[in-house]
Amino acid sequence: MSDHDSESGLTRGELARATGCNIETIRHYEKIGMLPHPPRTGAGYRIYARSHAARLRFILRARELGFAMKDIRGLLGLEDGTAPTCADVHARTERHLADVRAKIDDLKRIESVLAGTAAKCSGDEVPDCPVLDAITSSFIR
Amino acid sequence: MSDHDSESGLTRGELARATGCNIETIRHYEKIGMLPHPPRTGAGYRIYARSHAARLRFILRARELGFAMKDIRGLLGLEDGTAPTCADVHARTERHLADVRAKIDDLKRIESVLAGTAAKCSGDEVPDCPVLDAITSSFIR
DNA sequence: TGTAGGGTCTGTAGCGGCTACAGGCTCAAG
DNA sequence: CTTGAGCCTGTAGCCGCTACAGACCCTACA
Repeated sequence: MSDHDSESGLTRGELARATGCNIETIRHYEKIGMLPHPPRTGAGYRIYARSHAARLRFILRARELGFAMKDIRGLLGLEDGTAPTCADVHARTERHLADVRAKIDDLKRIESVLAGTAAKCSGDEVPDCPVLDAITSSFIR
Repeated sequence: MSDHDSESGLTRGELARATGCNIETIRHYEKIGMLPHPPRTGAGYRIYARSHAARLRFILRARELGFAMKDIRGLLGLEDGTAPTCADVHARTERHLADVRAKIDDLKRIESVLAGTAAKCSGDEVPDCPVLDAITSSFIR
C-alpha cells in the first residue's frame, strides 16, 4: 500500500493473522464499538497500530476465559467511558467465576447421568435402549 | 373449546404449562420438524395427545443434558426416518460425553486462571489491576 | 505500460435456537 | 351480549459472529 512506511501499521488482514482473529470479526468489533475506528489510508484502508492489536488480543483472551461480551465491555471501560477500578474488575471476575463454577457443577451432573446410562447400554442393533429410557425418565437438578 | 371431550387432548398453552416449555417454542419445534403436526379442532386450534407431551419432555430433557439439536433429532430417529438402534444411541452418547468432559476441563482451566488472578486483586479503587494484566498476558491452553 | 491476482472496501443476509410481538379469530364465563 | 383470555398466523428481533456480492485498489511481473 502506498503509505506503508517502514514499521508503522497493520492492514486488517495482517491484524487478523497476527491475532488469530477472523478478519470479518475485526470489522464487526469495530461496528459494535469494541474496537475504535482506526485511521485510514487515502484509499480508505484501515491501518491498525500496536494499541489496536493489544486491545483485540485482550478481547480474544477475555472471550477465551468465557467472559460475556458485556463484561468485556466493562473490563475495557466501555460502559461508562472510564477505566474500571480494580474493585470493579474484581467484582466482575468473582461473578464470572461463580458462573463458571455453577456451569462446571451442571456439567458434572450431566456427565454422571450420561456415563451411568451409557454404561448400561448394550450397544446392540436393537431399538430398545437404556439411554433413551434414561432421558425419558430422568430429571436433572 | 367445542370438542374438548373429557380426557382427550391438550391445547398448546396446556402443553406448555404441563412441560414447562415456552409456548412459542412448541410452535417452533413443530415448524422445524421436532414435533409432529398435531390434529386441529374445527377452528384450527392444535390438540396435543399424550404422545406429544412425552416427545416434548424428551426433547427438553435431552436439551438439559446438553445434547445438540441435531443429536436430539438423531435420538428421535428424525435423521433417516427410522428408530435409532441402541448402538447408534450409545455412539452419540459417548461422543457427547466426551464433549462434556472436554468442556469441564476447559472450564476448570478457566476457573483456575480466574481464581488465581482474582485472589491477587486488591479490590482497591485504583485502575491498575492484576486481573486485567492477567487477561492481557495469559494464554489459555 | 498493461494486466492478473490478491487484498480490501461497503452493505446485507444468514446461522441456530429460540422469543416476542402485531393483528385477527374463537371460546367460556358472567 | 360482552369481556377477557387464549389461540391463530406471519414476521422481526436477539446474540455474536460469518459469509457473501460487487466494487475498488495495490503490487508484481511481463
